[in-house]
Amino acid sequence: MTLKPIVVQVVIDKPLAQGFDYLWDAEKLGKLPEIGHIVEVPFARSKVIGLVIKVSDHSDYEIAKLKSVDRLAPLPPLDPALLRLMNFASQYYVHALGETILPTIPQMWKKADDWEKIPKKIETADKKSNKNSDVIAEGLITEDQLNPSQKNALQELMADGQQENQFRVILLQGQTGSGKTAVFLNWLASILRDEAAQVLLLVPEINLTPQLERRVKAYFPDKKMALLHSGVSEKKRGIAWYEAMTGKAQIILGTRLAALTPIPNLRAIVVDEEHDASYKQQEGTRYSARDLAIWRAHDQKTTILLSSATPSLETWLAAQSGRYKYIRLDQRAQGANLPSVHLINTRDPQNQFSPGDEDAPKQKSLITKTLARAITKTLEAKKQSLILINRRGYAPVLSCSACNWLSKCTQCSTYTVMHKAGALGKRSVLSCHHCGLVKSIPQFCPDCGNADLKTLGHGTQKLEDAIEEMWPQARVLRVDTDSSRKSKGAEKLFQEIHEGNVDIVVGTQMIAKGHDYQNIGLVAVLDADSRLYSADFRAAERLFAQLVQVAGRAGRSGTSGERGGDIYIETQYPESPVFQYLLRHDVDGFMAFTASEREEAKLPPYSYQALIHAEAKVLEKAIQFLNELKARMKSRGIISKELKVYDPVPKPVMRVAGSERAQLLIESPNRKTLQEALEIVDQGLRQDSQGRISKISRIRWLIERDPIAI
DNA sequence: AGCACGCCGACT
DNA sequence: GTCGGCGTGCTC
Repeated sequence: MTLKPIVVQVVIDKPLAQGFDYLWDAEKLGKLPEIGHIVEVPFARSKVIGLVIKVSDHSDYEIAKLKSVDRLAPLPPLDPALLRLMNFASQYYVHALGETILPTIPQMWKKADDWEKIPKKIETADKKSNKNSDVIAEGLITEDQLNPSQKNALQELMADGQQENQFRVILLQGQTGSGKTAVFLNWLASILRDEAAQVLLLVPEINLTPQLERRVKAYFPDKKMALLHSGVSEKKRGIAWYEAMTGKAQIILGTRLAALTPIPNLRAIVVDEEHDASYKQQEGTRYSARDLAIWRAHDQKTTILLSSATPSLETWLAAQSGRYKYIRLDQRAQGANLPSVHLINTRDPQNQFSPGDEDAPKQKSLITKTLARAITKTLEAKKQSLILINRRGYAPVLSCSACNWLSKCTQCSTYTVMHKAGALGKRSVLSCHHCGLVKSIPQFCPDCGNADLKTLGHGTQKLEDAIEEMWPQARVLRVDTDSSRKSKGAEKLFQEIHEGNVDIVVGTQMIAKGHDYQNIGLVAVLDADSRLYSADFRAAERLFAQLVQVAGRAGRSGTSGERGGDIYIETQYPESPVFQYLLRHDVDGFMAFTASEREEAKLPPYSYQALIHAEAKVLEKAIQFLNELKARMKSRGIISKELKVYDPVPKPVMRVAGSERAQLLIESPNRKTLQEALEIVDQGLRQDSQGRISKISRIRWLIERDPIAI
């Protein structure tokens, strides 16, 4: 009698919906298989890393043709809760299970040749990291140091028995500087009193992790923290992930990818700045880390805290309706005051320099007279100014003064941005912010040969030049991705600001996020209008959130009684609701206003959306492909009152790196209807595709659920 | 996805 | 005559 074979089904990192069966040689591998094991298997002519999702004694495939699992990773199996989460994500975002799970496993665990050496690495890491590393702890505010509003919030968090395993979503809404972090860290402290408990703390961007890391260290000097974001080295991330999955680390802190870490004893989740767009993954399985974290909390019957000064509309409405518990934190910590908002109408001549003004700059710049005088006053008061413009580089486009030549990217349908010498290299260059192409600046117009080429528009570099000219005595610092790349990361630049070595900071929105500055007297936003009217219905919501964020930078510190700083917004449309609500610091008013607009237009969150992206060499092909797809949906009866399919349109940046892109928007008031439709569309597309490229028309397609930019 | 197999055009 | 284009099928 022959023994029954052990057959395992394995998924791999390919857009293939199915799993593949392999034989398991328990003797060779030293263990019996378990669901969740990470293995190396032969696949086609190579070896790949896969995950065991099924164990049985038979196969639908011919047993004799089965290959065998080569090696087993020195890891415990991924826990069932994580696999449930991955299954859900795979279904919801319409991507294969393998290509959803495997990219979340750190590289270190996907090199089978190194598996033997891993136990040693872990051992040395164990010895080392128990000592509190190089990070300086700071920002501890103990429970009894909280202000009454914070104490109240904490009490509410602790109320209705967090010890019981129960799913709860809580929105902690409070303006910048109200001390939300101190509240949730004290809350986590109470959960972490249980030695085995693990908590997950999500932040939107790597820039914000060093800060939060320092504070977490201060609160939990003897707890182990796993840091998971793209700034952490491969090896460290691999070890952090391992420490999370084995329960050795109690605090898992990271960006969106941390939301998909195995955390077997997960007892609480915090999503800081929950409205932030960075939580949405924009490649591969395009998940929303916040949404998956909520699903995870639900699945594992635990509490999730969403924290924000300007919640996403989805979250705000859920809190208003009582679906989420709503905790407000309205008092500013440390007695700091609200900044006053000033709208500068750029169309009003009174705000502009006239030739007679003695302080008028030689060159025309974006800085109005009203703003310039406010900056001068701030300088005199020995306070710092932050000037924000959301466009890096020197000028958004180079143009010929004789003909109509404009510096366009050869591969994309965008203009190349001029960068002055020193920013991206030794010489001045033209750079495309979409495909990264860098070209030298032509001496003469490529079209007509004219030597007089001029720049149009303003970027951070040009603004920096203008400011240095207007205030020659001031110390000016530019902070954007270019300058932070040059000087070993943004942290160092932020340090300069903190230490007061700078009078005027010029930069992109990057400066405004999450950082506490002590001595900011003025914040100015120069290009708010460019984001006010946009094809994307969420543009206003995002602008509002950013402006509130920015406003929070001004007058954040300030001792009791001192007035808050000033925020200046240059706009042609001061009457616009975004600015009017901002003027009154009325977050809820803006939310309610936006909600009624969305409800009327049946836009999210009053409907659910998905995009089908199509990419081809020529736009017409992509459009045609989507049109045919729409026609097929129609003939199959998918389109109904419950499911609206729009016409295909070119994407906002239509051509990127040589291929042209279009998209088809699908919308339904019903989540399930949309889900079912997407599954049918996905199946249909897969049938005549290899991977995600259509066989017939060579179009690359992609389904994206809950897109955040239309 | 990644890759080999296979059938038709312009070329050392 | 061949080198190589990319259409097609397969991977347990």
